[in-house]
Amino acid sequence: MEWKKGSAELLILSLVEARPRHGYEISKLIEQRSGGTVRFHVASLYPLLYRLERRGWLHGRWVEKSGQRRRRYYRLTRQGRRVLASQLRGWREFVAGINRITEAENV
Amino acid sequence: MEWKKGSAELLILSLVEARPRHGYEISKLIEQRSGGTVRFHVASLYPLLYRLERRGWLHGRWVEKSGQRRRRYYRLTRQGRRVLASQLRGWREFVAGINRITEAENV
DNA sequence: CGTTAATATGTTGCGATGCCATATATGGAG
DNA sequence: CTCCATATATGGCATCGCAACATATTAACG
Repeated sequence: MEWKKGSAELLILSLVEARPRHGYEISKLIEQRSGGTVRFHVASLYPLLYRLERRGWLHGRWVEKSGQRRRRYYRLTRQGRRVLASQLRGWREFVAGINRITEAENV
Repeated sequence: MEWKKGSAELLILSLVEARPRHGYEISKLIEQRSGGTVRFHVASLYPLLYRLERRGWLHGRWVEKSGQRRRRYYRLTRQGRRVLASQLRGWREFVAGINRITEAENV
């Protein structure tokens, strides 16, 4: 099914809340923590990261270490934190709404 | 946000589970039962109803009554019932997955 | 009787968002 | 030396909901 659409933003913002993370790490965390249920392709993930940075919700910086390829770590900005809180409320309301509809009949 | 995408199918199938309903009724029920949180425009709803019928998940028939405009009532087919059950499972797994991710950090 | 609102169905074209396929680059395991 | 995991990147496509518009009937209001 086509769930997912729109959930990617919320997931990324959630995952960089506690500390900065890079794209690949975010993608692996989404897959692991969802038990494999949710998975985003790189062609969705990276463009979305740029979009979130352009909007000022994330701030990214390159980190280079010898022995590994350069990574871009994203941290949540102050504005991003507000957006995350608002999206979390919206998500919960939405789920509650859907549940009321899908469960109304089979009570 | 862009939640919703993909949820319309599940909602329609759920709403015609107990008894046949017509498009306008479905749209009003979604709005009411979600407390106004979820709302689909006619340009989403009607084409989706045709699609679900074409796939054999719904079966529609015209009902004409004097004193009102003709309505097309959709009922859930046997196949539609199986699809609904499967989509409900999928939806719940998806929500559980998203919740695990968004809540992992703030425990 | 004319206007407005609610009911009821329908279409064209657009925008947002995720996916497929492909590309580049490095390090470790076999 | 090949394969896999890591890591970032992009062009073109598919899906899905929305805005705007269109048609038709009935009831309520002044």
